[in-house]
Amino acid sequence: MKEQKIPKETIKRLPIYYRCLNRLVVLGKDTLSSTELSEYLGIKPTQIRKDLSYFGDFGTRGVGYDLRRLFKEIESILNLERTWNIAIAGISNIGCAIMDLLDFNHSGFNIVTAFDSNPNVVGNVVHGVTVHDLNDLKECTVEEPIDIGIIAVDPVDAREVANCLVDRGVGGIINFAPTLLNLPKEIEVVQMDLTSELGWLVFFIGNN
Amino acid sequence: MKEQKIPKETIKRLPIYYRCLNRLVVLGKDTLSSTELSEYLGIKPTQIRKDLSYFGDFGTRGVGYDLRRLFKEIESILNLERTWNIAIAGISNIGCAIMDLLDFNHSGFNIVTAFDSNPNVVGNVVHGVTVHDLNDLKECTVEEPIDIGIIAVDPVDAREVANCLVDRGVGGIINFAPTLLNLPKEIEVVQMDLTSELGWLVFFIGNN
DNA sequence: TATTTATTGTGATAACAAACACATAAATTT
DNA sequence: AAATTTATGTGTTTGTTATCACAATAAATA
Ligand SMILES: NC(=O)c1ccc[n+]([C@@H]2O[C@H](COP(=O)([O-])OP(=O)(O)OC[C@H]3O[C@@H](n4cnc5c(N)ncnc54)[C@H](O)[C@@H]3O)[C@@H](O)[C@H]2O)c1
Ligand SMILES: NC(=O)c1ccc[n+]([C@@H]2O[C@H](COP(=O)([O-])OP(=O)(O)OC[C@H]3O[C@@H](n4cnc5c(N)ncnc54)[C@H](O)[C@@H]3O)[C@@H](O)[C@H]2O)c1
Repeated sequence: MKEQKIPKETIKRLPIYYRCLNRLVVLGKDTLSSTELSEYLGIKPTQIRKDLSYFGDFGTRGVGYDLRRLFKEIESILNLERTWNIAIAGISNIGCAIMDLLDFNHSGFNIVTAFDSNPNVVGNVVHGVTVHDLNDLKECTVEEPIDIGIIAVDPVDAREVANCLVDRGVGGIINFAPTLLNLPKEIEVVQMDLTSELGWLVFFIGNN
Repeated sequence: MKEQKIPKETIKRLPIYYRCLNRLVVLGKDTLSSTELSEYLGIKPTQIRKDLSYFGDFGTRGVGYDLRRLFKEIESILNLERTWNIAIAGISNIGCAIMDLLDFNHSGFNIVTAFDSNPNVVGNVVHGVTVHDLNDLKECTVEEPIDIGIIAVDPVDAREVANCLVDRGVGGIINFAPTLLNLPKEIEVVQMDLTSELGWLVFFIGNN
C-alpha cells in the first residue's frame, strides 16, 4: 500500500462491499476471497482487490480475507464507527419510508429530528421522533447538532429547506426532490433523482 | 459532429439538461447560451457543449441555442417522444410516492400496472390504477406490455419480483430495495440506494 | 464595410479509472 | 522438501471522461 489519491469510484463501491459483507457475517461465514465476493456483486475481483489496496493489506495470500476483519476495516474507512445525526424534512411518503428504513436497520444513522410545514403533520410522533415545524428548525429550537439533512419535501420548497439545513451546519444533504440546490461547494449534495434515472434507462432501452 | 462513442456520463447529464430546459421553456425564455445553462446547473459550459456536440450542431455561434429546439432534440435523443409503460411493485410508501410523481408530471411515463402481495392493498385503486396480486403478473393476467419495472417491495422479495418482471419482458428495472439483483446482462438495472449514498456522504464529511 | 464581441464546436491534452499481467506468499500435495 | 495450487497486492497498460485552447462564425458596433 502506497499513499495515493483514492478514486471517487472506489469510495462509492465500499458501501456496496460493506452491505454484502454484513450479510455474510450474519450468515456465519468467516473467510472470503475476492473472487467469491465478485460473484455476489458482479464486480471484477481485480477491481475489488485494487479498491481495498488503497487502504491497506487486509488479506492473506493463498487464503483470502478474514470476513469480520474486512468488515470492520471498511466500517472504519467509511467513518461508520460513530453515529451520525440525521434530520428529515418532509414527512410524507418518502420521508416515512426513510424513517422506516433507518429505524429498522438500526444502522449508525440516528434520526434526531423531523420536520414538515403541514400543521396536520406537525406534532405527530413517527418512530419515536416528534415532527416539528420548519420554523423550529430556523429558530434553532431543536438543540441537537445535525450532520446530514434528507430533503423529501415538495420540489418548490426544496431550496428553502436546504438553506435552513446549511444554516444549521449540516455537512451534506441527500435530496429526493427533483430540484437543483445551489449550495456552497463544501456541502456535499447527493441527488436521488428518479426521473433522471428513467431518462438514462429509456435511452439505454431504446438503443439496444 | 463526427461518429464517436458517446460517453455514458454524457447520457446521464442529458436528463438534467432536459429538466432544466423544460422549466425555462415554461418560463417563456427562448434563447440560451451554454454559459447561462452552466450557471443554473453547476456544470461547466465546455462540458455542456461537448455533450451536445456528440449528437449534432444545435447551436448558433455568437448567439447560443434555441431553447425549444434544444429541448426537442434532447427529447428525441433520450427516446422521450414515445410513452413508456411502467409497472410498479410494492404499493407502500415509496410505491405511492412514485405514482404521485409520475402521475403529476404527466411525463411520457405511463403506469400501466401496480402490484403488491398484501391482500389489504390488492384491489385498491391508486391514481386510477388497480393494484393486482403478484400472481396476476406471473400468470400474465395483465395484458399490456411493460417496458420498465420499478421495485419498491421488501428487500427479501426484490429478487423474486425482479425475475417476474424480466419474464414479462421489461428492458430495465429501477430498484429501490437494498438488494442486489442478479439478472441477465441485457437488462439494465438502476439501484436507487439510500444507504450506499449515506456511506459515501459520511466518508466525505468525515474526511473534509 | 471593417472591427470587435459573443458564443459555438472540436482536436488535443490531461486527469482519472479499469483491466491486465505477474510477482509474492501461504497452504496443500506429492 | 520440492512442486503445485490458490489467492493477494501492485506496477503498467489500456480505456474513458473532463478540460483546455482555439478556430469558426454570427451579430453588434464603429
Ligand atoms: N427521488 C425519487 O425517487 C422520488 C420519488 C418520488 C417522489 N420524489 C420527490 O420526493 C419529494 C417528496 O415526495 P412525497 O410523495 O414523499 O411527498 P409529498 O409530495 O406527498 O409531500 C411533501 C411533504 O413535504 C411537506 N412540506 C412541503 N413544504 C415543506 C417545507 N417548506 N418545509 C417542511 N415540509 C414541507 C408537506 O407538508 C408534505 O408532507 C417530492 O419532491 C417528490 O417529487 C422523489
Ligand atoms: N432507495 C431508497 O431511497 C429507499 C428509501 C426507503 C426505503 N427503501 C426501500 O424501498 C422498499 C419499499 O419501502 P416502503 O417503505 O415503500 O415499503 P414497505 O417496506 O413499507 O412495504 C413494502 C410493500 O411491498 C409489498 N410487498 C412485499 N413483498 C411483495 C411481493 N413479493 N410482491 C409484491 N409486493 C410485495 C408489501 O405488501 C408492502 O406494501 C423497501 O425495500 C425499502 O427498504 C429505499
